[in-house]
Amino acid sequence: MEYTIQKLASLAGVSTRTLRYYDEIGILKPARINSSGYRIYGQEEVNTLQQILFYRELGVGLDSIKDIVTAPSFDGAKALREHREKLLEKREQLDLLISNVDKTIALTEGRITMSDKEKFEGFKKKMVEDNEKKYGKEIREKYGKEKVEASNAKVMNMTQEQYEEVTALAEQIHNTLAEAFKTGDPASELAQKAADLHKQWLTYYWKDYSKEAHAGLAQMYVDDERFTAYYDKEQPGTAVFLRDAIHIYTGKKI
Amino acid sequence: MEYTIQKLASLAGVSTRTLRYYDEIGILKPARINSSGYRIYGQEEVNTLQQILFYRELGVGLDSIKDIVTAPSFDGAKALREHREKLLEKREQLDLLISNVDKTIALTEGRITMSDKEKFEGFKKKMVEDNEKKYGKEIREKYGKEKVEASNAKVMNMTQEQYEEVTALAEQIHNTLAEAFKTGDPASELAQKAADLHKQWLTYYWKDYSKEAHAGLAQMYVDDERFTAYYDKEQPGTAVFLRDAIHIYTGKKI
DNA sequence: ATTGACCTTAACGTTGCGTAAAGGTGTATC
DNA sequence: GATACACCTTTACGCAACGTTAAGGTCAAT
Repeated sequence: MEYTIQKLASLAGVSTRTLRYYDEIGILKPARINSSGYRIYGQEEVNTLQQILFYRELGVGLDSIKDIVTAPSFDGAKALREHREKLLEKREQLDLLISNVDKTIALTEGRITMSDKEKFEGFKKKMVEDNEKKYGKEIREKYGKEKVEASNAKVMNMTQEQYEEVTALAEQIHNTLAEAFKTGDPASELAQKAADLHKQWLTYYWKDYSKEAHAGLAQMYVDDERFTAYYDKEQPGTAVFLRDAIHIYTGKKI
Repeated sequence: MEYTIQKLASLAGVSTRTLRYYDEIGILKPARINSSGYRIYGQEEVNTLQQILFYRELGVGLDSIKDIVTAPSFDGAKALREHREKLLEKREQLDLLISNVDKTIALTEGRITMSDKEKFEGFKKKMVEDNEKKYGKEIREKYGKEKVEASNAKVMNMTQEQYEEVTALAEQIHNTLAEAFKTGDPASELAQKAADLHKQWLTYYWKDYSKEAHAGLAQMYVDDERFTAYYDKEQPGTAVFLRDAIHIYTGKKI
């Protein structure tokens, strides 16, 4: 089956301009040019176009797509993994932004005040990247990324019941921690209960529990901005508070 | 507090070019220009910039933002709550995109390591269409999307060899189970062999094996009619039989 | 008086096309 | 054979939201 430019365009749901552009940038050349100079596309081009549109749908840039579709032995997976990393970063950005919006809402309601610096935390991608460069690697080396990855694997090993238990536990921790935070004392009964719940919660993710690892994780909550953002979402300072409570609970310091 | 252009830029995490551009298009004028022609920004501009960046993050065009920030009567808190909703939506979309990319990585890696292209096509079709379109959404809701994603992540790491092993194993389970079912005794040697094979098969999908989780999954086969339908396809009662065999095998009951 | 870190405007480059403009081709119909 | 009309072609400017030189003025310190 051969297609003129418009046939292919309507088949694929793109404009003829797009196809000419793809020709221009060398991403999709027609199979041949007929005697009148018309672009004629064949089956192979249809397949390639499908590939292109697929990657485009994923948000991959056309020059990256070019590498994928032109180089026969190109590691598409690698490109996708890189793309994935970008998406994950973007999502972290979003999470920070959301917490910033929450704060700002609180601000307009007069509950808290924000410094100029804090106002922009959600946008400070650079800071996040710097922080990642500065601490990220170190943290991963220190506490081991195996643990992080193993915990992911453990999650899928859970039954539905276990899954429900663990989510219930997470909520319980959240509530207890919020209450404990009001006391301001990480050695308080409530805070220690939160630490204990946190230990129980951990056992759902870790195969073996040790006080050192628990204390280490607590420190990570403070060192790693992403964790901090999560715990501090509703009450800034919660991450530090939780760390202190856990350090008291475990009797270990990092 | 007064800021020069670079001070404000680094505070907000944008470039000076951006601030000049915003000045140029009339979206953010400096509070004043000093005697040397320098742009000087004040507190009000900090707040306005924050607003601008919020909306920008949402993908709103700058000309629309202009209307928003220059409009005299403007319910800030209400707008922020709407912001928040949109941000959450955006994160949902991002999550979807990420999981799509994950899947595509799985498929791409499969294509590289798998010699048989057709098998790959079948695999792709099964994974993407069956798993996602049929079960994806519902299962995600029921058992938690983390688990589904973790499972996808594991599948995407399989090599061709592993894929062949796991498909061979699946067939072996199927045959053994069919044979065992005829005995009618889930404690029989054959049934226990099927359970053992099922355990081995599971290790291809789960990083850690536990008897509890195995037993839990077996129960899930009975509880979830989609799994039941799959196992009972040729012999009604097979799902229950398999569950019983696994419960005997693991010595656990759910 | 000379760095060097600031600031200024001006203007072209980028991505992935949309949108003319100006013209050639193919086929049907009058 | 003229005309109409739907195709096709290349060329080229426009868009958003800045990035990136380039060419030059300003400020504080040495």
